[in-house]
Amino acid sequence: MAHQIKTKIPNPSLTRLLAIYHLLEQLERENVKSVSSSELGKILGFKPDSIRKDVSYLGEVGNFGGGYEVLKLKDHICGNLGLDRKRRTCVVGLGRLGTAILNYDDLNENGFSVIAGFDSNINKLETITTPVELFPAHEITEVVKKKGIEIGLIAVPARAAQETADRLIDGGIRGIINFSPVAIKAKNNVMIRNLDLLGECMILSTLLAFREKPADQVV
Amino acid sequence: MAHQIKTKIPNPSLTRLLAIYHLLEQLERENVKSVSSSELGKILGFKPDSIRKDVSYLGEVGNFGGGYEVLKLKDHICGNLGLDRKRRTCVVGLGRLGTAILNYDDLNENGFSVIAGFDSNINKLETITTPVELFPAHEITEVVKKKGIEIGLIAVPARAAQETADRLIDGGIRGIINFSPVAIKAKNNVMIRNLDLLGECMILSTLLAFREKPADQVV
DNA sequence: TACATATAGTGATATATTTCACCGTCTAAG
DNA sequence: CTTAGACGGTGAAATATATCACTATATGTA
Repeated sequence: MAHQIKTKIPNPSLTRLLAIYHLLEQLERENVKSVSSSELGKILGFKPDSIRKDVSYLGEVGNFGGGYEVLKLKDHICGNLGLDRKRRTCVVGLGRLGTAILNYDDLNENGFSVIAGFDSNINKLETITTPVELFPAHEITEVVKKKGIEIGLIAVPARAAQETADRLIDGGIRGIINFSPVAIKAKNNVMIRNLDLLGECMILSTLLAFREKPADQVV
Repeated sequence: MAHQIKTKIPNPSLTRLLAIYHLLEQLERENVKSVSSSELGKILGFKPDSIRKDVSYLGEVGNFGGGYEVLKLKDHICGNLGLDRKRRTCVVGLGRLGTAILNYDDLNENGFSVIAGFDSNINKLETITTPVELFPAHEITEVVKKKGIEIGLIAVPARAAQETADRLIDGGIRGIINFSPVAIKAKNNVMIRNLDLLGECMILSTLLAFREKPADQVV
């Protein structure tokens, strides 16, 4: 890795960098060789200033005169953000959402191997056809530990979310992505990220509601 | 409504308020009558200060001596954030994820009626059993317009995301939730929110790579 | 009653993030 | 070669958000 990251990267910048990374992959497929911060910003909806600042957190990589080389910038982000590391993941809760995730090829294609699925309903395990190994939920802790799984995807009903998280954490999981609409309490420095469809709908609805009654904004 | 909202509510506060709202619903079911900012904070992983600040954006509602009344605070948030409004939604892309969303009862139970599903594969429309009306994708604009759909959930492959969004927007959609890992360009003041599993996995992976200490639940 | 304690609300302060302004460099055109 | 324009990098300023410190109020207890 050419440059050490000197500063803590702000979370919003991280999000943008990953968006940039995705776009660079696409541009690479389209055989685009070079791209500028303003072009990236135009496409992604960010200001060019932000793009440059974000990228510069990872060290210098652009050409002063003529933008960024697509391949170089992509590898630069990949290397600095550790995107080249493989991570073992598992899915807990094999309802419609859980099985959708089991079959989400983008994960495997980007270094996130789904190597185990869990459900508390043992009968359900028989009926699902997948190359992923399936286990009953009470074996979560054991399997996570034995297989060295780092990331757990929780797609169980809300009432079971916390217990599921506890089992994953007991197994030594390092990060959790939680699809249920309830907050999960973390322990042992485990990182939690929420992907909450209902919550997003509500935020959207709220923002729309504010637009509907601008009169309330009177000072 | 008793109080007017005088100030713009910061986005992070909005997110926390919705988490608080969810928790209040749960507490109501458990017959808890009263709760304090520190109790809420403990459960949700926020600081009590933030909770109080967030709530106070909506006006005064607590009892100085003894916390918040669960029911009162819940109704207060609901009313002020417009959570009592019904919103018509549709799902585009009826693969595994799309059909999972079609069947996600939490949406309907919280005022988000899913009233249409779309897919470009007409044959697929025949094979899905659901009470939701299904249409071919080329009718998106027309159906959205005719049925007054406000929120669109995009669960199509990445390459089709932008075109799908354009059709929804042409139909007069007001907000979009995008499940694909690519950014969508918005027009006409349409609000876009991204729910990107791959992106979240990548952020998690990056944070793990940095070996940062987490504890904060970013949404 | 008097007092200690727990609490909500809020202005002030600190921190985080974004935006701005500017510099030096490269490229391309003449 | 010279010059004009576009671009990346970066410190400084502005804005947004989080945290702190304090006040006033209610509750419980001796």
